[in-house]
Formats: sequence, structure tokens, C-alpha cells
Amino acid sequence: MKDTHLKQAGLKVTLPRMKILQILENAKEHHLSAEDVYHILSKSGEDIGLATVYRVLTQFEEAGLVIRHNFEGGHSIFELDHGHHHDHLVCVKCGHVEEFVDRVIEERQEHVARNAGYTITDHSLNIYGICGDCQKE
Amino acid sequence: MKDTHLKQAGLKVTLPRMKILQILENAKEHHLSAEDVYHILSKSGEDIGLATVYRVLTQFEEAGLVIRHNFEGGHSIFELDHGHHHDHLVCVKCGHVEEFVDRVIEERQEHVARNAGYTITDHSLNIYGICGDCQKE
DNA sequence: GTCCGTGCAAAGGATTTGCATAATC
DNA sequence: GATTATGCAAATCCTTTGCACGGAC
Repeated sequence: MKDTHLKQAGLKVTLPRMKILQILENAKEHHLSAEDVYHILSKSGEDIGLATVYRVLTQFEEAGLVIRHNFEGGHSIFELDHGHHHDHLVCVKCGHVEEFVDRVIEERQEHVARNAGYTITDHSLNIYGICGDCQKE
Repeated sequence: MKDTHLKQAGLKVTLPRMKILQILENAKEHHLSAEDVYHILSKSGEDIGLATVYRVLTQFEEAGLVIRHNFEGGHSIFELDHGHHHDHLVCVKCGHVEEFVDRVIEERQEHVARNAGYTITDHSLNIYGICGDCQKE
């Protein structure tokens, strides 16, 4: 089934691509950096280079399989594109990421862009804060 | 007067710091990258290193004089902190940046964070799109 | 004069790319 | 077997840092 996704995306079915797709699908944390993916691969005994991880993730992004986010600090985070857009709430202490969608905010963004004469290609709303768990400490 | 700002920030008054502050205040485009500032300095005949530009901008950021934004592509943009928060509309073709504030969006963000148990430390909303001018081409 | 700031070059982290080899179709 | 992918190392981009010198107070 994973092979099907890859073929549909016009990508040859190779071991690195399947493994990486698998990781994205099964990881507890859905928001992974290229390094994260690389480490998970290493621990599984796979001998896949970091450059390949980046290449594959970029291809997946182009194919619309994953979304890439640029968080503060110049780090990129990848996650599977499940089709429904959402924004992020990022904990600056533990790095935990939560998704959210707010209909009102979405609508207002369209409104703002239209008023300014822009055609939206993308938008990113990240709220940085301290999550409940970290506040207890 | 610029010296006053610097002194208040606990920074010695030096030529690079004054020049850079001046550029931030006078530039037509209020959103400048470190490279931008560096180039403007070079063109003015000032012999100030790029490393110093970064150092000074970082100090200004710590002193609360400027705000640093991380836009897509891992580039940082600096702008004077005039005290009123705002979000950004970025043209992906020409790089033009516009500011906007939407009371409704601000309120909803607070709401979302509170519901999730987060204490907001910061947030960034960037809408990427194609500006009116670029659409004509 | 002391201490902080600067310039330069070198280091750093994240990501990309060139090239020969290895895998898919 | 032709074409595309991979691995490795080197290259790149943006940013930071180490160190000796020069300037501010």
C-alpha cells in the first residue's frame, strides 16, 4: 500500500523511500526533523544517508505527500499531509508540537490577504509558548 | 538622540551601532536582512564587517530595540520594534513584506493557546502570497 | 589605562549537490 | 540494460565565534 502511494506520486519504489514513509506514518510524534528521521533509521539498522533523507523528504514535499514547516531557529519539520490544513502550537521548552485549526482565523487571513491585493500561496501560523506539562516544572 | 537609545539599552555608543540604528530607522523597507544592512553600509562607504552587523542586530534584539523574524527559507529579517505587534504578508515573488494587524486573529490565538493549556511567549503569522504588482506581470 | 567592541577568518549547523556506484523497472 | 536513486564527501548558505587590535569612557 505504501508502494501505491509512491507510485502514484511518480516515484520509484525504493527501500529508503518506503522506510521513510513508514516512519512518517508510524511515528508517535508526527512532526519530525530530517535528523529525527535519520536517527530513527539508524536505530532500525538501516544504512541510509542523511542526504538521502533530505532528498526523499523534499521529493515527498513536491509530491504533496508531506508538508514542510520552518519553525524558529531555522529548523525544518516534516509531517505527512493528511489533507486537512492546520496550524501549530509549539512548546519552546520541550519542543512538543500540537496542531489546531480555527475557522475564524482562517477566514480572517483570507480577508486580510484579499484586502491587500494578495493571492495566498501559503500561510503559516505558529504560536510559541510553554505547554501545560512544562509549566508544572 | 540615537545615542540616547543606545545608552538606555546599556550599549556603548559606537559608530557601527549608530550607523546600523540609523539604517533601520531610515530605510524605506523596514524589514531588512543582515545582508541588506551590510550592503547598505558598504555602499555608504562604511567599512563594517558582516559579523558585526549580526552582532549588533542580535544585541539590539536583546535590548528590545529590534524584532527578528524567521521567514521561510531560513532567512532572518530584522525590523525596529515600534512597540505595536503586527503580523506579515510576504510576497513570494518579489520578497516585499507588508504588515498587518487583525484584532480578531489576535484574540482567537489567545483563545486557542489558553484552551490547549499553553502560555504564549511569542507567535508568528506569516501569509505568503503574490502581491498585486507581481500578479500583473 | 581598562574594558568592551570590531574586523577578519575560521568554525558551525542545516541543507544541497556532484559524482561514481547500485538499485529499480 | 537504461534510467533513476543512493551514499559519501565536498560545497553552500546563513550565522556565530575566537582572537588580536583599536576605540570608548
